[in-house]
Amino acid sequence: MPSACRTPQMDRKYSPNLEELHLLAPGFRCCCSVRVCEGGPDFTRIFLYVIFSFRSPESVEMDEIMAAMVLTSLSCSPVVQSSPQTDPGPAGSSSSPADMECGGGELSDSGSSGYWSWDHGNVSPAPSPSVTEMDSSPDEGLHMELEQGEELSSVRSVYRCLWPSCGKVLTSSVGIKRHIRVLHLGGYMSYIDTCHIQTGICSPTQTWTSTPHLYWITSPKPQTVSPPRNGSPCTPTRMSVLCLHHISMNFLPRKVCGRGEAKKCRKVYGVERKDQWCTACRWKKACQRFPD
DNA sequence: CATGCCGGGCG
DNA sequence: CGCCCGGCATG
Ligand SMILES: [Zn+2]
Repeated sequence: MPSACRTPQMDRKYSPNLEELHLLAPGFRCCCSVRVCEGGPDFTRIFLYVIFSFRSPESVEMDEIMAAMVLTSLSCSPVVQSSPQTDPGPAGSSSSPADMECGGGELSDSGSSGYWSWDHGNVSPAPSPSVTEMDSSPDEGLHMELEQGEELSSVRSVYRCLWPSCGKVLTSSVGIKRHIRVLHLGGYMSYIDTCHIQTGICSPTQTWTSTPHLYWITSPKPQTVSPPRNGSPCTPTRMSVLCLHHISMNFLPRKVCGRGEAKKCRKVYGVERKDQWCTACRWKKACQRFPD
């Protein structure tokens, strides 16, 4: 944790690349609690989901390369709404999708299975509250979706949504991308497409010594994402994050990010400097300086 | 509890 | 209109 853990200073030019994220291993401590940028009070990056990759014991080097290609392809995939199958990654077309028998495709996340732990240091168990029931409809139907490129016969990946208090686990990238788009971004996938998406391979290590930490902008405390403990074929050999950079939560639809994440004048300037607020906020009306 | 803001009232 | 506030919703 000591030297491997970096706290990247967020200036408006900051944009971590693969190498930098790589440095975060094995502690895998991505700190993302800073809000800077002059464009708004809230610019930062958000982690969309984390990818745990498992692979068959035999294949080693190839997977690394292939996975890297896949991850690259993810970053520029133009996702068309309403057609779940379209995720034309340039690198992924050639693979024969020998989609493994992961069966349900969607690992149940809610409590029952002890596969995944989503501990907040010492906070409550953190199940997924309201999102759970809505989840069934949008996420349905992607069980059988074949991944393009990433579902190589030797590599299987599991994707965990990093949206606060969600933690849904899906087994395809199109799956969680759609999950995030529909449930968290309210259909605004364009945000994901237009904004800078970056993926990093964060842990090439063989063994998981420490628990990886993921900071999400809204949570002051680090959230901890643990790889599966039992049941899964093996411990993940790789862990990646896909994140949006320099996005303002004010860009996101209202109900998606909820109050307190899109900061308004009051939270930004504080009650003591009420004169700095926009007029609407002073009148207790809908803020106009930081609209939804 | 804090935050955001709708509805409504007053001059 | 500008201005203010009770009160509700939500985290
Ligand atoms: Zn305002």
